[in-house]
Amino acid sequence: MEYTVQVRMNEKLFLRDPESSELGRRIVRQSIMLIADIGFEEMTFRKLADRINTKEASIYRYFENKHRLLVYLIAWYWQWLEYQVIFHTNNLTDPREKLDRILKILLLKNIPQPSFSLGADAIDVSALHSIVIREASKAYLTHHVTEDNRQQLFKPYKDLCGRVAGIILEYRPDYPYARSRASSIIETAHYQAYFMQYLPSLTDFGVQRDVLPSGEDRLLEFLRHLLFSSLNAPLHELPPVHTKR
Amino acid sequence: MEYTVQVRMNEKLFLRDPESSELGRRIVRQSIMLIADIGFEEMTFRKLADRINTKEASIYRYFENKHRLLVYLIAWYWQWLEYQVIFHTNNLTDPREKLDRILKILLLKNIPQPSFSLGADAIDVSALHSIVIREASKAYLTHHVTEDNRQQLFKPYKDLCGRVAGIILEYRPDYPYARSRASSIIETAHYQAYFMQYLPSLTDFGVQRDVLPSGEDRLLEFLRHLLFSSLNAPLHELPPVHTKR
DNA sequence: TTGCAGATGATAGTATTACTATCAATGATA
DNA sequence: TATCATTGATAGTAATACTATCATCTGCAA
Repeated sequence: MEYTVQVRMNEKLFLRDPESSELGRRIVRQSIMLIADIGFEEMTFRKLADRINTKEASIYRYFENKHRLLVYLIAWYWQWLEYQVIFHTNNLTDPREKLDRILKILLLKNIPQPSFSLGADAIDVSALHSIVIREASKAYLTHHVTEDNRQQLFKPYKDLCGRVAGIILEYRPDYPYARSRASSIIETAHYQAYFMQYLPSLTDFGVQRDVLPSGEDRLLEFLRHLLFSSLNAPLHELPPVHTKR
Repeated sequence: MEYTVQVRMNEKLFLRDPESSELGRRIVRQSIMLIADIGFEEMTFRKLADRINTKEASIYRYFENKHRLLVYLIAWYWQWLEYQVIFHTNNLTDPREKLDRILKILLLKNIPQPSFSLGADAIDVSALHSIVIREASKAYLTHHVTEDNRQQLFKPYKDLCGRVAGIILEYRPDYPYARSRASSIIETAHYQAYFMQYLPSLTDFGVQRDVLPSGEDRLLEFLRHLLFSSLNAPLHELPPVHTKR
């Protein structure tokens, strides 16, 4: 039962395809470890080069700059995640179950990880997940969003949101906010996980070990509650307090 | 009817209180304009100094570094926002109306702006609001969150969330996710506004002018829908699909 | 075997940034 | 008038984010 998830990336994301060479793969794998370790701002191509016994200039042959590398990693994650969504919802008919699975996938729960068994050459999805939580917003919160967007750099994220929005519409065909609902639940999953860990007073789930249910489980329940309460709500049941017109 | 909102800031946020001098106030006011203009990453103390006819070194006498200045601005905004919440919900008894007001305040809608009338020396809250949308997460998504948090730098945000959570509990005393609900709705308000403007396909509200209701109004309706559907939902009506135990 | 191409190594260099240090000028205060 | 705090003015440093150049190595095709 050997298979690999083939992720074909947008060519605008790199100068030379890092998956096409040993060095390129090391750059990607090790940058994930390094960023997960010290954070994106503190990561430099020099440190990365030292870590993988190459030179700064060689890394620049693969990635135009630091930011593009980040965007590449994030894009890879979204494509991987969309694949997981497809894979784990394919056999389901009930859109409600599909949505429930998606929430679990978003928290990286209960996913049999093919990549995890591929040995030293595998991408550490779990480390990448923690990068996405901490750094993903830096990929689009820039002065040059519009230009980056024009180059389709955020397409994987949009595709994922689009797919989730589609399943939302399967569940509730007349739901008028499918896309916003999808992007909101994804973002919420991530920064609530961040808050849980670093600013726990902004959440209702601590990070204490040995408490059941764990923070992660409570976060999952919260996300379920948010998502399904909105999708089940009668629309326009709740008029604005003052209807100015 | 002359009054000023006195905002007393945490002393850890600055080296010398910028509100205590003319230069300090110019640094704060003009940094807002500059960051709103070119973005936080592109802003440098040199550019800021040139703009206000002072020297880089003088700015460093007020703020330890660029990041602290950002944290200061964001903190100021949250304190200002909490004040607005207090002010505009004080006279209300119905917690539902209070929450509705809060959503409007979050989008900076329908707030009679005292600061706007204070002339050249006033903080441009509207510009600051756009900075908060684009840059606020950079204030806490750092390698040194924990240390910054220990210095209470994020207290204004926590206080605001705490206050909103309190009102949520007025509305629904048994709601188990008040704090997460509060932080989620605030974050959602902001990045949905961002997506609406820069990555509109992630939302259901365009930015086209001359369409009624406008994107902003639809965003407000979306937030209302999200918030009240979750607060009105019967809890545990929605058990997980598989209840593993 | 030669020769050539593509990838990498090795070294150097540049502009900018983020910050620090120093001292002189200024202006208010005691 | 002395002094004290603030700012101006200038200089400098270490690190960063790149770019340029050329040598070396490794297949591989003729």
